[in-house]
Amino acid sequence: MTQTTATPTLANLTISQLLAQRVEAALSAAGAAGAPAVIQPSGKPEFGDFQANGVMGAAKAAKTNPRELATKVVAALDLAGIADKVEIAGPGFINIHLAPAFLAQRLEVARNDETLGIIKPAPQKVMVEYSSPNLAKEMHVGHLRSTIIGDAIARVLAFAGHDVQRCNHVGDWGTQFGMLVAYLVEAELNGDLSSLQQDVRTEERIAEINREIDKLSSRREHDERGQVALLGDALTRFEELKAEIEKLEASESDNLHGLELHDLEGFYRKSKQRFDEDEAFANRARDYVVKLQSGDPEVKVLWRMFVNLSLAHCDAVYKKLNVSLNRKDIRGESAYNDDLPVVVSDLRAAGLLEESQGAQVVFLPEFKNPEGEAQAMIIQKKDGGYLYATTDLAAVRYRHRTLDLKRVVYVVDARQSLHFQQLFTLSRKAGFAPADMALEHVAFGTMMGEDGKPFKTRSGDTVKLIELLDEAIRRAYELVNEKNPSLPDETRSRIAQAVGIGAVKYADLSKNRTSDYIFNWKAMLSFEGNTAPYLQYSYTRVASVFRKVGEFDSSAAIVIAEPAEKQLALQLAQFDEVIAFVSDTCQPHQLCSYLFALAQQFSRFYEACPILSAEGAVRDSRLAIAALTARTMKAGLSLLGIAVLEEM
RNA sequence: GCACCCAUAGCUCAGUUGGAUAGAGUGUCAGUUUCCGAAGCUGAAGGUCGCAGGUUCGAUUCCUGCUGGGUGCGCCA
Repeated sequence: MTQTTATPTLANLTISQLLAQRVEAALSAAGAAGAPAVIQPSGKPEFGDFQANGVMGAAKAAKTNPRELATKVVAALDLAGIADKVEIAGPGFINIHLAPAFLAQRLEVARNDETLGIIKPAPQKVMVEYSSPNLAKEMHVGHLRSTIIGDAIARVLAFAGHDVQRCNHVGDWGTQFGMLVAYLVEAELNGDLSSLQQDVRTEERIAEINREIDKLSSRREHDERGQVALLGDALTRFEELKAEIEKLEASESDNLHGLELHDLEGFYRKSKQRFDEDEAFANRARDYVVKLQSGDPEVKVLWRMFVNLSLAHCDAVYKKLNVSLNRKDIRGESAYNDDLPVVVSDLRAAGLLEESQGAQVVFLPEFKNPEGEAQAMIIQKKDGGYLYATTDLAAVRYRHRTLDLKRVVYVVDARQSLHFQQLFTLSRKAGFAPADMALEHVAFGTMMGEDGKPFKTRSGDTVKLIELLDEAIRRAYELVNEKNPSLPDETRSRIAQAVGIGAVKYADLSKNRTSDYIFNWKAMLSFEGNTAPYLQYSYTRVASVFRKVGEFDSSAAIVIAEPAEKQLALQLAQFDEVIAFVSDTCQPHQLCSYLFALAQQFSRFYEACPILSAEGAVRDSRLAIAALTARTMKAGLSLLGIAVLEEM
């Protein structure tokens, strides 16, 4: 669990942390110092709200009777103002019933706090690398999971108070871009490059600025917090240069000569076809690759034109998906081009590099190849070219040396887990990543069709992501028409957008990411069960209360009296725990489970405890609980990148 | 051959350093609507946690072996 650095007091601990602290103090007083309390939410209502399971383990270690130890622990346990009943049960469980007034107090704190009273850990510089499509192709369903899981993780980490950098490590480099550029010139510009002169000059200026930035990078110092950073003049200059690049690049992307590619996939296919059929075209393409990698400004302009076209397509997908990635988060493979020879020389200097069959490789004895020998990681091909492993190493190096990140999470398909293990191992050995810099591969399984096989069209083609999203919105629109035909069409479209996209995202996010998952339109778009539409509907029910309420005292005291009120309050009071848990484990499905349980608790509360027809202080208190529920649901869903609606 | 992931109710899935009678949803059956949105709520039935051992007060969880499924393992990313 995430630790806080501030002095532990009642106010900056989650309930579990607070109970653990008190139970451990009691264990210590009972002669079992150092034993963990093992606090968890109780499995059943009759076992209270939380249970401490640590006594059995402690008794075993001390070779004493667990019931007797439990008796001593409970006698020493100070939960004044926190619990109103503590019981010993079974072999030595301690069941804790929280005091309603204590829960009410937690809710008051959450109500008066912008971030719902969550406990903030010490902020960390974290990067989340996700989505990362190859720009030579249109985005397809294979990009969906990384994009939405990564986005949810980035949002949760930022909400938890961390300094989060999103990184879209797009594939924008390599041999296929020569082919694409050649086709761009031929098919879209009719071989006429005269209109590019302005952009070529811009490109030359960008290269000049980048050289100056590289020089500045050597002037990093330690700031007052001990962080490595650019200081004073260097920092000012760095920011100026960054701003100028941004402006220059924006001017380029505005100058696309009216080009629009509605069918990137077709563009890619046709360029490949030309490459295969026409020798002269193929030679031009190869020539462009060489020029591109040596920094030829004219080819760079053409390349950037294609990249911008492709990124515009990505932007459209992200916008439709409600994903928070934008151009500032892009740092593609091309960004590391100049670092690749440095990676090679660093590895050589560290004595890790060897030549094998003409290629520069690193042998890793930690991994075995099919012949049982040390696994080779190819750093540079025999023709001098580099591979994605080299780029990834350069990225790790950059993320430490320049960005000084403390944690990097890679939201990438599980099939690449071996690659990441090797990458992380070599990064440590080569000193690209120090021991205190966490590198995590957040892996996920494959998206399957309803037949249990990888998700494809009927004819076996990959499904374009934008088409999948449009279908989700179309299906949601049909549902809205059935349920609520009287709404204005514009409203129905807006609801369909939120429901369709929410359904696709929630279906994915609510499952444990490590396993493959089965894509099912009917299940994800159902308004019953653990789905986005159900949660969105729950939210509108709370919202509707406030449409009808009129005047009320929004700062009235919260009083927990009825069992359904207590259960809802208990759920609300655990929001901080789930945020901390998801921050640690990068498992958004835990947040989904939480929100579903919250929605259910609210529905039960709604059945059992009339709000608007109650009177006086009871009415105000229930309104306050409902308002906090709405805020929590909205915040939780927005962390998943899912929109809520006031009516649907 | 080696490595990683997975196997839990008819179906889709949870299960937090090993904890109490393994939980949700869906589907099935039953109840519930003078009351804030019934797209709700309540209840019932439904399990050899893939198989076999081991560790211990206690194993779905940890270890070993096996079966079955997925994925990966030197010049693609």
